[in-house]
Amino acid sequence: MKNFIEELRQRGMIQDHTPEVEQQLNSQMTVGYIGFDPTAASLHIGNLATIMLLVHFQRCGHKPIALIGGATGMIGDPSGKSSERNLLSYETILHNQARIRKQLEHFLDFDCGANSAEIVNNYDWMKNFSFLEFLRDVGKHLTVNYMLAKDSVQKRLESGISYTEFSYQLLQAYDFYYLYTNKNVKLQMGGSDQWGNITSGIELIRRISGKTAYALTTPLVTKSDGTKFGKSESGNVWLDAEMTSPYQFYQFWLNVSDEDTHKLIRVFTLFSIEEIQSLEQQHAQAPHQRILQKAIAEQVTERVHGKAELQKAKTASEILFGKGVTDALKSLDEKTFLQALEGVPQTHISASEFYNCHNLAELLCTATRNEIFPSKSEVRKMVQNGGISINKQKVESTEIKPTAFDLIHNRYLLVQKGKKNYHLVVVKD
RNA sequence: GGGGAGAUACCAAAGCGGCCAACUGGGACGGACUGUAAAUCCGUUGACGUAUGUCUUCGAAGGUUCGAAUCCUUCUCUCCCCA
Repeated sequence: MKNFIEELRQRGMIQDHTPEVEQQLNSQMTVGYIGFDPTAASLHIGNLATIMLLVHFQRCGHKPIALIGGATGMIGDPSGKSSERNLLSYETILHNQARIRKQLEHFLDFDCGANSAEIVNNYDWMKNFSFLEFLRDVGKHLTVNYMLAKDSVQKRLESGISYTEFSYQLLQAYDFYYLYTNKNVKLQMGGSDQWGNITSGIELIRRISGKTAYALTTPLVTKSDGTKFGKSESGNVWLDAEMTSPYQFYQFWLNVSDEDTHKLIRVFTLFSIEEIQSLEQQHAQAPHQRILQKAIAEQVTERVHGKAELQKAKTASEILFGKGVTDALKSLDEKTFLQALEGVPQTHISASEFYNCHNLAELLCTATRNEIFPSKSEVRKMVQNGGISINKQKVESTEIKPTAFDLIHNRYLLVQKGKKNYHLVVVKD
């Protein structure tokens, strides 16, 4: 059995843990869990950091359980939230939890003997738990004084917190107790914002049964400039290919700054520390080759989207950002071209619409139903700043007629907004 | 309860009768440089647009004026001080 704590320590993935965790983990195969509330239709790369905890946990020989918060998701975790949120509808939660379950199944091994992973849903044991029973069996064991002391609650005392959100920690505490009793789960892990909720669970277990449970949290990943990690300009980076295409996903990792790579490669990849150090050395010698970024982007994209999608994302990136200019684009056969650009947003337009455009502004705005640009002014401003290229060639004026451009394969126009945003216009016959 | 200060675009913050679509800083976006990095420099940043044009903005509603973000009235909210 590998030393899990030591592994995490080397990777800088430990924020905090209760005493004796290491002893417990080294003495026997331990069952540990992390919860994921179905607050969105997909997990995002912030969640990926905690998923990696489970991955390492299993690789070290322990048994990981991923908990889907079908019940807790209905309540809303106040941790890290400065104000009360709206409740999600039942349909949304059902839909979300089904999709999140699918995603989680991706990352762990469910068929490896004793430490096979499991997925559970706290809705299963909460749905028939009556309010009265809950108050008598669970609520009685923790004092409001204790619950009030939690950071997540303290921060909300000024602005207000509903009884519902206040109860969240009790629900999560009960999850831990339930899993402790029914699945022999001794350890709960999570992001550092979960520390308060996790320790409430430990406290509940101790009060009811006198037994000891353990906690371990990982630091929330931040960027070197202090801003939140995991947001691209278009918002969250999701694990769902429909919400963030594998190409966009790959690009996100490829674009991280040199400074951030050291932290990221440790948290999000499974390279050994020796491998990481060697990569870092290579990177330092030839920083322009972006060795670290590539290593991270490749491994993470492959883990999330699979080898085939990674390959496509790489091909697309090479075409769009490689040395090859217009000619290279045209030399690709149509199938390869389309496959490569699968992750690039596309807009379809009929031939007549296309040829009826008087100028570029019209084409990129009204004719494409504002999918590329919201208004002609935006197009003009962008062109004035030199921010638009068509088929990799910079556009000088908005007055160019669309017919002046060569359609690739008589059908496609590759529109580039700025340096990194591509859009494919498909002209239908 | 008494007294005082304030509310301006994504945020912060100037403006206090016309030269204000509104200084400046941050953010965001674009460009140059580079390595699809960082730093730096330049540009854009109410909307529509190209006619140096129109429309809508300065807490809300009214009013004074040829003309108001700027003056007056009422209202709403925020902050500070004294009780």
